[in-house]
Amino acid sequence: MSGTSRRGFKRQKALEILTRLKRLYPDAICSLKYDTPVQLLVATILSAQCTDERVNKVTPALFDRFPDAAALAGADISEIETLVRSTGFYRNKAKNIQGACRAIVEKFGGQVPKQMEQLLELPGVARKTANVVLAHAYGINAGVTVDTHVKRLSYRLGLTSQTNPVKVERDLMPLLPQEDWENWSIRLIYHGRAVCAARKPACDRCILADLCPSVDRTVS
DNA sequence: ATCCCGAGGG
DNA sequence: CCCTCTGGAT
Repeated sequence: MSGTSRRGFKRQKALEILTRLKRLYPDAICSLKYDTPVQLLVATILSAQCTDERVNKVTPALFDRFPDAAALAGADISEIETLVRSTGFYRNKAKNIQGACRAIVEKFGGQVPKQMEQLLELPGVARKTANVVLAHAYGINAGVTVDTHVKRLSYRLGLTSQTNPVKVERDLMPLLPQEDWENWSIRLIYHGRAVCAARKPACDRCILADLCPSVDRTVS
């Protein structure tokens, strides 16, 4: 089989997966709470190795105390640390939040930049965070958000053989229409939480089981 | 013990 | 590639 038709097969499969997941999760949206692009950026930095539910428990108090980039840039770092502590990695996260906000104030007029390259200059921001902010704050589909769920499900479904998230993203982008890139990530995240869990995937009630090479077909 | 919408450094 | 950063939930 040629590389072109193998990709065609995977593309067909990816589109079928997306169609089914759109039906299963018709109202899937970004589950982080925020009012502004800066707040979404901060919430996304906090979401590293942490559930969104936990992030949403700390951000109301954080944004009440420090509502924008200027406030976070001028904050006492230890106060940020205290407010975000329960999300884990709290010293790095506080430092990155403040560092990113200072750069936003000094270089970008207090607004989150809309260019991928500029976002990647911010401390604590790599492609995953940049993709989330661009897609949900600005409606810009610069890439495919690859978090732990998107990586795991894309691998299990046989759409990538990579484990490095940047390589997973490169494999996924040509398989999906650009306008569906964030739809893909959001639905896979929902499905990863509800069905295709890391430890005990519920293959017996998965609507993608017939398409999935990783499904446990053994009968007990 | 393992995982959660990661990123940076070696 | 590897390791570290960190707390909470299961």
